[in-house]
Amino acid sequence: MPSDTLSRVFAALADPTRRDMVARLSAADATANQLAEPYAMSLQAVYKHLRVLEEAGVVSRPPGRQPRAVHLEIGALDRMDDWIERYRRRAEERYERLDRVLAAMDEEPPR
Amino acid sequence: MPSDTLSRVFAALADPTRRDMVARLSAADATANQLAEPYAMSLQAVYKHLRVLEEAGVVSRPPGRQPRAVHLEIGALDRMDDWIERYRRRAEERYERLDRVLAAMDEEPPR
DNA sequence: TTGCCTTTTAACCGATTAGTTGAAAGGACG
DNA sequence: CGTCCTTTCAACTAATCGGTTAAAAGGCAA
Repeated sequence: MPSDTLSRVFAALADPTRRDMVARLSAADATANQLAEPYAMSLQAVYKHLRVLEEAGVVSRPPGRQPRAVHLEIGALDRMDDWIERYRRRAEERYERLDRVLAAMDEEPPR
Repeated sequence: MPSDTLSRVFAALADPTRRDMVARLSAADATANQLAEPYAMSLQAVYKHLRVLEEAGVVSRPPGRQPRAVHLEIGALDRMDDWIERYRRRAEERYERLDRVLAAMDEEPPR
């Protein structure tokens, strides 16, 4: 339960139900009731999932008239993507460098 | 603790210590002792973190002679990246479509 | 106001997590 | 062989998680 933002986003998406919610919200905003429909769990459990997503900044629920729409915030996904991509790329470049070194050693074997 | 692969990868990276390990491993392979050095925790705790990363497929540790090198496996990051990118893009396209609709309504107001 | 639907809060449960300490294997090497 | 370093296993704790039920607010409209 580390409280930094990135940890909260990863933790929020570590649950299949919440990932499914995000997937569905990527197509259209929805109310809590609409989101709850496919799941075999209480409505309160769904609200708990929504709170986790909201506190991670993955989702927002503009206050206002009663059935509050749940809206996907892609900014949080972006920041997570940035993190992953940074280290993925760093490792990838390292492997490519290694490949070039191996290729060079292959062309000019050690004496 | 849902057991599907994607959940395990997200959960593995939801911990700041494990993310830091991944960040460092993106630069170079390391032994458990090297990884443990900056952290104020027991060596056994570090091995536990390594096991979580390994079972998520984020890291591999080729068996063999004793100080086993820990190696970052970018495949797991790739799969996570794919998931995020899929829904991020879907939401993004939806917003762009909405923008176009709004722009069209602006040019030709309702009669 | 009354009533219905939505949302939140609270208390509880069983399982899991991140850490600890202690002990036991495994492997490299003089 | 013995010794030292690395790795794993086991048991324990405090905290968190995903779910439940029950109860209380909030908001909308007849």
